[in-house]
Amino acid sequence: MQPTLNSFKFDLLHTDPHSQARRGRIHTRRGVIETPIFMPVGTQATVKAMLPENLKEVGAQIILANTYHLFLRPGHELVKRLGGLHAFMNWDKPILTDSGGFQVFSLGDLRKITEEGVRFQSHLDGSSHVLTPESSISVQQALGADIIMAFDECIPYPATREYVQDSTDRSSRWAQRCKKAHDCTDGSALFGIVQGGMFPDLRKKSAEELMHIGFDGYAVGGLSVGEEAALMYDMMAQTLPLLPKDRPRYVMGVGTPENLIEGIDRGVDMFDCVMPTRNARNGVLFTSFGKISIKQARYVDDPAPVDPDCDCYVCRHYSRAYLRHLYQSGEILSSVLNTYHNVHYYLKLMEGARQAIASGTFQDYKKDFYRRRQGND
RNA sequence: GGAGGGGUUCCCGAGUGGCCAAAGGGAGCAGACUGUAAAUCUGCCGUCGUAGACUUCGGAGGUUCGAAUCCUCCCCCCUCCA
Repeated sequence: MQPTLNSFKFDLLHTDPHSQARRGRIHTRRGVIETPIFMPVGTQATVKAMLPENLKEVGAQIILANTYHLFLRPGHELVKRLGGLHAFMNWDKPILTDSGGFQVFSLGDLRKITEEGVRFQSHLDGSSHVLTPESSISVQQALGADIIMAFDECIPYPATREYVQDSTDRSSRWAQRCKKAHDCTDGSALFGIVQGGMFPDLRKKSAEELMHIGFDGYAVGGLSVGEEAALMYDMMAQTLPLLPKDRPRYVMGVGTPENLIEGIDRGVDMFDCVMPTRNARNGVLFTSFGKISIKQARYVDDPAPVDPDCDCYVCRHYSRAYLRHLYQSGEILSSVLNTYHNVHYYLKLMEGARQAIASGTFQDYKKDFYRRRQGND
């Protein structure tokens, strides 16, 4: 595929009259993304247990991959030699790469932050590596990402105001360096990431600094790091209205189905989360009536599909009893079927939200979402 | 017939006088998981229960303040020799 230059654009199509919910369309060099959208996570150039054609079948429009992991293995230069990430993994729709900023958070003792960047000790072999704003962008461009994320620090929670301020200021300086390092002539887009912890004024300052630099889209990072859901919603509500209406808004790492509905209500266009895929592998399935653990003994001879209201391949062909059996037996197909169902559920939830916003019925959609899962979860 | 080894809580398997309701696995049950160090991790796992009490280590006796552990007999399993 020959990328078109500078093709990135966001169209705001509808706005919900009763909330901040938005229906939009992102144009990328590899096609269109209808928003709000959930992006399945494919850290190591694969959405675990999903064939690319299965992803398309369930409606995936864009997936994630990770700079840190692919930089360590197999290496971005190798991926580039083999035609880039899209060819390498047989996925021709858009890919968004995370910058490694989340690993600054999650790798704990295995990393050290300096003004220059972050020194990581590889979780694979202990070897030492450095990612800087410049090298992160360079790796992401070598991979061929369509949406590139600024290199930031995902701040832990709780954190002192002093720490959050220092870290957020540094992430802003890094964002400036990312913008400078980004070669936009290949048609890739660059997103900035708002930090600021749980301090509204620092969120505001972060957002303003990023807007001053100017990005193709804006992410809100540092959420769902252990804080109460109410606090997370509050931070979304206070941060999102500050961002330009004509750019996509992406809340990183979120979340549960409820988080998605509440996020959309507050104006989020894009989400990603490992939850549907990881929980699938751990035996937890999402349904219209809440989540269920297919491991439970109560399903041992249950002939019903996971979700009677779901029309996915798994629900059309398999019983809860069979899925429980596969899980209990440690069979690979357990991960495959569970992941397929969960990703389908997440993407259908998004599709429904898009339709509802477009037809002005998002509040009904939200009410119905909660009504159906009453007493569960 | 002779010589030797062994029978432990659902399974495998440690434990050879008190710190043993008994290591460690597995199975089972329940839970967690939010920009993936995750097909991972945590808890429970004899009975009732807050402490605590009670019944367990092939069976029956015995020694001892005290036995899964020592002694006697019995039952069963495995290996080798006849």
